[in-house]
Amino acid sequence: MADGGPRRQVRGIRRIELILDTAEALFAEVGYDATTTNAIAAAAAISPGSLYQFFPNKLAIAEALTARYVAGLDDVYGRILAASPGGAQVPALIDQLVEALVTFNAASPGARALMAGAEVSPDLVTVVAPLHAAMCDRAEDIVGATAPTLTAGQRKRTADVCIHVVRALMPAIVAAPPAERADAATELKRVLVGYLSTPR
Amino acid sequence: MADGGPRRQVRGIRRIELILDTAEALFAEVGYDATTTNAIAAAAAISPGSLYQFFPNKLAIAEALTARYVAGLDDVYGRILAASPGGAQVPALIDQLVEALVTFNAASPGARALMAGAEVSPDLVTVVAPLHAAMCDRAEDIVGATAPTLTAGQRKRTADVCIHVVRALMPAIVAAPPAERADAATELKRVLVGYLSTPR
Amino acid sequence: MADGGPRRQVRGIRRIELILDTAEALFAEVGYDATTTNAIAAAAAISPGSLYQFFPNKLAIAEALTARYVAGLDDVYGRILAASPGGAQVPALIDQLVEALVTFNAASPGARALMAGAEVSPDLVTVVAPLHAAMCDRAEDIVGATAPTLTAGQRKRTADVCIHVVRALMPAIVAAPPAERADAATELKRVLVGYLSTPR
Amino acid sequence: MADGGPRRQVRGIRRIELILDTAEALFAEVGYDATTTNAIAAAAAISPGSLYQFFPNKLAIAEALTARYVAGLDDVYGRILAASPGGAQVPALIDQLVEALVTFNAASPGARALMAGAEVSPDLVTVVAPLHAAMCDRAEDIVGATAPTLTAGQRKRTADVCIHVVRALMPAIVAAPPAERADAATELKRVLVGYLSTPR
DNA sequence: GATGAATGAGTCTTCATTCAT
DNA sequence: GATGAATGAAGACTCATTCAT
Repeated sequence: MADGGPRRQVRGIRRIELILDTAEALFAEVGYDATTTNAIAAAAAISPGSLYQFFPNKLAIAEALTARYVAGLDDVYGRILAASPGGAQVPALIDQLVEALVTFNAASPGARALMAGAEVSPDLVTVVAPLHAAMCDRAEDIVGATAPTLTAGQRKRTADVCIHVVRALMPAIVAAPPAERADAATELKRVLVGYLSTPR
Repeated sequence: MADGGPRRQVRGIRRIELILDTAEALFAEVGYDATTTNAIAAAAAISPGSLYQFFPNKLAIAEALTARYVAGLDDVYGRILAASPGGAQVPALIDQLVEALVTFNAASPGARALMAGAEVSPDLVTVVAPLHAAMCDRAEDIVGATAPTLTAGQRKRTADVCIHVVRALMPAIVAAPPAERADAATELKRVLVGYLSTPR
Repeated sequence: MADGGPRRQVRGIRRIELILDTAEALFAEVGYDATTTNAIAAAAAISPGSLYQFFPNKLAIAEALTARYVAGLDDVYGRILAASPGGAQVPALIDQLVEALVTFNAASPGARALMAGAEVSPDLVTVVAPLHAAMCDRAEDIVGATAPTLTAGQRKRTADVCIHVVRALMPAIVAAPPAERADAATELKRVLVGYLSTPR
Repeated sequence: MADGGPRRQVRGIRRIELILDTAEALFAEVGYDATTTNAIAAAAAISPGSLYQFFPNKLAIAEALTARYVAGLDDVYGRILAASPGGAQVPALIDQLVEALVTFNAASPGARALMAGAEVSPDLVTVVAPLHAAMCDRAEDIVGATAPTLTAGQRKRTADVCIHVVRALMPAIVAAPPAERADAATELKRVLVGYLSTPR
């Protein structure tokens, strides 16, 4: 009796993706806390027991989702960088950063839900930390490029401030009607450019 | 006639304050959602029923707390303004604003918990709206002072951005060890000054 | 120090009446079960503690109210009988009975509420038994007048049947708009006359 | 593929029946309001959560029970009619009706509890309406057979009166010791026959 | 692996009754 | 007697997780 090993795995992977997609949609819609594991299972048209075959608990779903977001973010960063000229002027760099993050956030509504949830469920903060870190990574490069004299610590901190600002203003940006989205994003850029241009 | 009228009321008021203090502490510690009404009662050393003699439901506690925060915020604003010289330079004004808000947030750990909770519990958004509005009020004055040519709409929006930024960076500030708090606050000021100084 | 004994008592009696009036209104409006003792106290503008000074518990209020209803019913019976000619024909007697009971029920909405509650709260059945008995009393006389050959047991049983029928159809009668009330009452009379006219 | 599909369903159906049987017993014993969902679960030897897997709330149990009663009533009606000769004389028809309803009520102690509960819990009235309607249906046929000249409205009203009378006298009938039950039923029949025989 | 019924501790809230003032 | 805050045992319902099939 052939056990169809690889086929099995393929199906398992598909199921994992299905669960994550479904969870993402629900997290985005009603938030992490308000999303029940049974609701995820039901929306994915699988049984609760099956869900727990792939994820040991609810938090693990958030974890896996976060991993996916981190990968997606790297992707977006990569594409944006590849597409943009190499100039190292503050405004241009900020443009890239914000564009990338807006694109990412618009495409990943669950990411914001998770990060908002972390503000409220202590469990989640560990989970979303890697995502925040990933957001900071690129920002650190930019900070380094625009202020080469900073120590590593200062650079890290400055990047962290930038990302916090980005996260704070992002909801308004992605929630804005398309016509106004650019304006909202411009406001965010203004904050960042102002910040990074201010001499220490 | 031993009705002890005023004494009764005094005790009632004390109990309300006790409940609010306790709730505030728990909200700050584990968040609004994770705080159970029974836990509040237990922590306040009263019975669950007693709690409901003063507040019709859990949300009402958040409401009362918010009212207290709004009052406290007005107080802080008032004191800061009274104590500071009248100059209308951006950095000085920002100093006042940030100082006031840091003082307020440090003294009101529940305020952030409630605002974060609003990101997650639809019920809370109506409740905390007045607090956000109160924070914006003063910021709007400052924005008006530093950029007199803005329309009312622009002023409002700019103030809103400022407050979002403040809220985003505040946790790190109040969580910082006292020695580093000033540094962290300075970073926030830098963001705001940069933003408000950037020509449109 | 004169203790004003009788005055005290008068006030006490007034308070009891006040409580009963208030309870009656609430029972009629939302039913016995749904009426809380605190609601009675509040509606009577007294304190819960005061209420319990006059009634040891909620059931005792229903008991006192029932006693009042029994007295009221005797009154109504008495007045109706006094006002009607002495003929002993079935229809005329039934007319009297029904008229009396409709008058009583319309004037005592709490009585029906209590009897309905007895169908549901075992505690209440003992309480309302005297009222049911009082209703039966007069019916027994009528049954005796129309069928003199019945044994005491048969008479009692027949009267009980009549009263059950009356109670069953009464809500529809008193709830009917005034214009249709007579029609509804006629239907009840028809049932009773038919029943009492049927030879055994 | 060991999904045991049909077996699952069978067990589910059994459990639903178990819950309904248990609820029926408790409703009959202490009434709808006084029956707690936890008590139903405990009496059925299942967990509270399990109960809620089959019924979204307490009222839904009453609904399902009512549906069962309506079905049972149709059954009883059907059997009684099939077994009885076709004569259309009032007494014979009433015999059938009463026999059917006594049988039904004796077998369905919860039905009366639910109908009595409706007198007191607004939620229940919608729920039990179909049962009352089902009881009236057959009565309407009988009324139509015995008094063909009635308008539809009059027929409906007369049937309604009959059913109210039946409901009022039924508790005494089913509570009577077997030896006396027939007598008690006879009394009910006498009321109905008398009513329907009285010329308008 | 898949299923989905089962679990039970825990959530918010209520209310008859008590008791210090 | 009067007050009204205080009580605490329930009540209806939820949900992350488990387990027999």
